[in-house]
This record gives sequence, C-alpha cells and structure tokens, in this order.
Amino acid sequence: MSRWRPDARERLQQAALELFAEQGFAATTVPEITARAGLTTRTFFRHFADKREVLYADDAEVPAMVATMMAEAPPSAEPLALIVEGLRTVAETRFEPRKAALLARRELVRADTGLQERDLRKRAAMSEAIREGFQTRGIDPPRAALLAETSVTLIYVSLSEWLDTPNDRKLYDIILKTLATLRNALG
Amino acid sequence: MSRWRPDARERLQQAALELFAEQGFAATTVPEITARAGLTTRTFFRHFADKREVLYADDAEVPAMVATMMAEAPPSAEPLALIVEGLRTVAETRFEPRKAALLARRELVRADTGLQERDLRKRAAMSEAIREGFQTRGIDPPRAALLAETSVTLIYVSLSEWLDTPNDRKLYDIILKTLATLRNALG
DNA sequence: TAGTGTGATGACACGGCGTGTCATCACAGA
DNA sequence: TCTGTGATGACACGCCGTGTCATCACACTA
Repeated sequence: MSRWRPDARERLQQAALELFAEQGFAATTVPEITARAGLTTRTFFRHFADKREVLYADDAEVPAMVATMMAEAPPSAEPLALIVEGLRTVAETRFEPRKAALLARRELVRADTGLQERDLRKRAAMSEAIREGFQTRGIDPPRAALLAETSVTLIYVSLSEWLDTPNDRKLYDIILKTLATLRNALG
Repeated sequence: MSRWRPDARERLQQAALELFAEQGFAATTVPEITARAGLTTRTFFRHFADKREVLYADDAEVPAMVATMMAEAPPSAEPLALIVEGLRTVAETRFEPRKAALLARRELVRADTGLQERDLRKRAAMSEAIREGFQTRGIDPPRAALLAETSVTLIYVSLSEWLDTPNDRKLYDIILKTLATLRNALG
C-alpha cells in the first residue's frame, strides 16, 4: 500500500461533481470537496486552477486536438470544408458520447454567472486554437479570426439545439443545418 | 456642504481607472480604490457588483439600447439589414467616440484572465439582447440565436481590427468589409 | 418649528477563495 | 544503503464580496 491512495485528481473531480449535483456549485465549498475525496484543501488547488476548472477537466485537450487536426489537413483543403470536417470530428468524439454529462454541466452553468464566464472562456480558447490553425495555414489574421469565431458559433449554437432535442438526432446533421441557415441568412 | 461629497460612483470609477493604469488590475485592491476616492470598501460594492465591473460601467445600457432599436425598427426590416444598421448605430455612438478608453481597457483585459472572462460575458449579454430582439420579431429561436451570435462576431472582430488601425478608419466600413469577407467565405 | 422618514454611507464581522512556504515521507534509482 | 524526487500535509495569510446594524444629513409633512 502506497503512502497515498492513487488517482487523487480523479477522486477530487468525482467528489466535486457529486457535490455540485447534490447542492449546487456555489453552495459547495472546496473543503467539502476535499473532505469527501480524503485530501486537503491545498491539494485541490494543485490539481485544478480554481473551483470552476474541475467542471472542464475533461475538455482540457480539445484545443490541442483542434490544432493538430488543422495542422495535419492537406494544404489544399478549403477553410469551410476544414471547419465542417473538424466540427464533425469534435462532435462525434467529444460531444456525442457525453450527452448526459454535458446536460448536467449546462444546468450547473445556467445557475451560476461565474460558471457562465468560465464557459465562455472555454469557447474563446477553442476559437483561439482555430484562429491560430488558420493563420498557420496562411490565412490573413482578420479573416482567420472571423472564420474561427464563426466556427465556434456554429458548433455551440448547434450543440445547444442538440442538447434541447430529446431524441438521438445527430449533432453533425444539426451543424450542417445551422450552416445552411447561416448561408441563407447572409444570402 | 452636504454630509458626503457627491458623485461617489464617479469618484470610485475614476480612482479605479487611475490605479489600474498605474499598477495594473490585479495589483490594485479595492481598499486602495476606496481610499483614493475617500470612501470605505463596503461602499464600493454598493456601486459595483465586483472589482471587474467598474471597467464596464459605461457600457451598462448598451443591451437595452440594442433592444429598443430592434423593437422600434419597422416590421418589414430584413434581419441582415437590421443587424447592419444596428451595428452602425452602436459603432458610431458607443465605440467611435471612445477609442482611447477602449484601447486602454483592452490592454488591461489582455493582462488578466478574470477580466477576459468578464469581457466575454459582456459580449454574451449583447448577443442575448439581440437574440431576444429577433425572437420578439417572430424569428424562431435557433435562427435568432445564430443571427445574434453572428452579429456579435461581426462587431467584435471588426472592433478589434479597428482598434489595431492607427488612423481614423471608420468602424462601420470595417464592419461592412468583414461582412463581405464572411459572405465570401461561406459562399 | 418640530417631528419623521428616507437613503446613502460607515463600521464591523465573517466565510470562502486562492497562494506561498516549509515539512514530511514513500518510492525509485544509483 | 543512500539520495533525490515528487506528491501531499500543515499552516499562515491577503483579498474578495456579503450581511448587518448604526449614523445622520436632507426632504417632507403637519
């Protein structure tokens, strides 16, 4: 038996999610979380930058994943095709298998302005990764920023609609529909 | 002479902006601000919800302004025309006359992740106001959300480019150019 | 003129967040 | 057997933001 039980980070995350579900985000203190995980308060902040971050631990590698995908795509790929294909991969690998967790998180975020801000920053981080990807591919900065922001708008508007639909509609199909709507609106 | 000097809120705001410019946002404490303004710490939080909010006090009425504009537009107005005309008014009345202040704020925001999150929430609030405006005009919710997010993308991408240009290029012209770029990219 | 209510501020206590710092000690590797 | 490393514990601390009650100039009323 080792000095400490393993998987401290995972225990902290699980304890936090449980407590958030039981009593809400704001009503849960970090000492409560660490008590349930059998650790000290200080250790929580060694694994997570702050109390909000624990809710987004599973998405930490998404921006890097986006960057890799954009870097590996053939140079001939058109920006729009790149977006659509990239969003498809992100949708299928990161969102579709986690619908329940995403719904639960959305409820927590709805109820707390601090979490809303953190959520927006995660979107911004994704936009930033996409923007850098486009710029690396030689697209001029303003255009890259515009394409990146539009990509993030597409995925999140579609994600929201997908979470609102009870059945198992494919997120990717909603993305395509949203893109068509946008094209139509800008006609 | 009254019991307290008048304009407590304005004095707090000015003291805060001075101190942020002198030593940065994070390094400035609320007691420092209130000491310079000749008030107590508690009073600061009676005028501003938190330390970040003082930087956005001048933009408090923008969402309501957007809502009013959208409600007063003729029912026949097309969504895209509404957006472009609305962004033009916002640009000319709220942004163009305040370029120096907006540049200063952008520098502060760049240096502090907490301020970045607050900044994103202000964008989200604007998006929300636009979304409600479109929904009130009878546009279905997903489409309204998409149009609102796209509007906010347009204004902020253009605003960023405008702030980067040293001369006095019109923000509205940049918005039109950005819209053309977006159309071209999606076309 | 006296009385009364109102609204902004002061004063004070307090819980919670997040950080800095040093000690502890199982484990791995030499 | 020794030594270094890395994760954790323990503790102090500053700052943020809130709750609560007291204070008191001013306006309003009779």
